[in-house]
Amino acid sequence: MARTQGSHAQTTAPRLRAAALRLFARHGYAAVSMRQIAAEIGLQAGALYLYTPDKQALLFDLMHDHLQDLLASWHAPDAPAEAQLESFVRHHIRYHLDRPDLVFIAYMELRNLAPGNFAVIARLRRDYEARLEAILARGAAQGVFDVSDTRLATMAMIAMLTGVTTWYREGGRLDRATIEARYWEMARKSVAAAAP
Amino acid sequence: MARTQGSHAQTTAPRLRAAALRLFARHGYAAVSMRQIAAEIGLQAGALYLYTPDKQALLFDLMHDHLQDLLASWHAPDAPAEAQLESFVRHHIRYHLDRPDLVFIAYMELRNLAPGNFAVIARLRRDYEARLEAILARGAAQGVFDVSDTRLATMAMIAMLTGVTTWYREGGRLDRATIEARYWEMARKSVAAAAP
DNA sequence: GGTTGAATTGAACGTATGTTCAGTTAATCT
DNA sequence: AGATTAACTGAACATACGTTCAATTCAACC
Repeated sequence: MARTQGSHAQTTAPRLRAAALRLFARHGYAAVSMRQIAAEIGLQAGALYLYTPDKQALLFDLMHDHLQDLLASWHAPDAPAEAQLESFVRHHIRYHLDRPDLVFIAYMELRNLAPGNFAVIARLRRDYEARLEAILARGAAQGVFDVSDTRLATMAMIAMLTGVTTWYREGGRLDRATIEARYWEMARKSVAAAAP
Repeated sequence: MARTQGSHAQTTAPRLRAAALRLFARHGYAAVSMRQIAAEIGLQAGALYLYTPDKQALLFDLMHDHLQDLLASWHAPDAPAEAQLESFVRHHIRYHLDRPDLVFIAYMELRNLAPGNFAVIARLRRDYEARLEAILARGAAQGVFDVSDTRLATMAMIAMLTGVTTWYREGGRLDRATIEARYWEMARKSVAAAAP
């Protein structure tokens, strides 16, 4: 048997991506086989190679497109440093709550990237971190933030915010707006300058 | 050939643990084979089964012993809430900087644990989180902390602190005492009550 | 209604996996 | 010196892996 119903190529490609995403997020890249991914979308393993050159490209494309999208989805508003920080934090939380699997993969599967692919992804991550760092540096220079070490504060804040994906579950105790507000509250205070 | 020199059992067991730890941390549990681990300590794969029932036990024991040790290594001092929090934060950073590989494994390899093993480890992690949560709850009740949601603040702070392992490298720009002080500074401010 | 071509199968390839175990070596004990 | 035993080898087992490809199926076109 081959095609059992109408043409599928246009729906198969995104279904493959979605299946790989879900399985990688659930079990980890190394623990998922091409046969498992194929079974998830009702195909034989061989058919996957019509849509991806290999397993590694499946992982890389997911991470790469995710980071490109993350970078494209936010630009610093022309505003005071604290307003920029609020925009960044709220966007980060919202974006991460919307794409838990992609976000999870993008920082759990770094070590399963081939060296060349790793360099590309690491670069994109640094670009993203640099945006937060620029905000903190500007605010610190103006005295509206009190940050002893800009780089450390950047890493600490990103870790704090990204951590939301480790415990958030759809339909849980807190709604998304509340979560966003609470994280912004903690982030703001963590770098706040002492009241004058 | 078998034993090429004097008796080795007492040194082989810890060497196996160390090799598994290093390789799991570097490449991930699923991506490391028993043959790689054996080669790392100059043995054939079969010999490993004198020291571990299987590969899964190697992972579980590392995580279990680590979490037991973490829990045993700190108890809340009989002190005001802010002093308790400082003790917790400083200990957490110090402990994590001392054992980057163990810490890394303990929260990257959760999904590679067999279900029964996962339950044990998850329980220990919750016990640890509960200690921080208790401090925050006590401080909030006394008005010395301003925390809108104790559980969320706990998760956010642990994520922030644990994140230190993702960027810290021995001999880097900042020494350990400085890193500890900076994280404590951010943690303290993030839950600080407004000055009266 | 026969031909074309995109979409997929299913078997095969070579290699790797976790684990077992009979056999071998060398240090220790009697 | 001989027997014992802890420590380890090396081959084997069944299974799984990523990937390739000739063969097949079905929808669309002439």
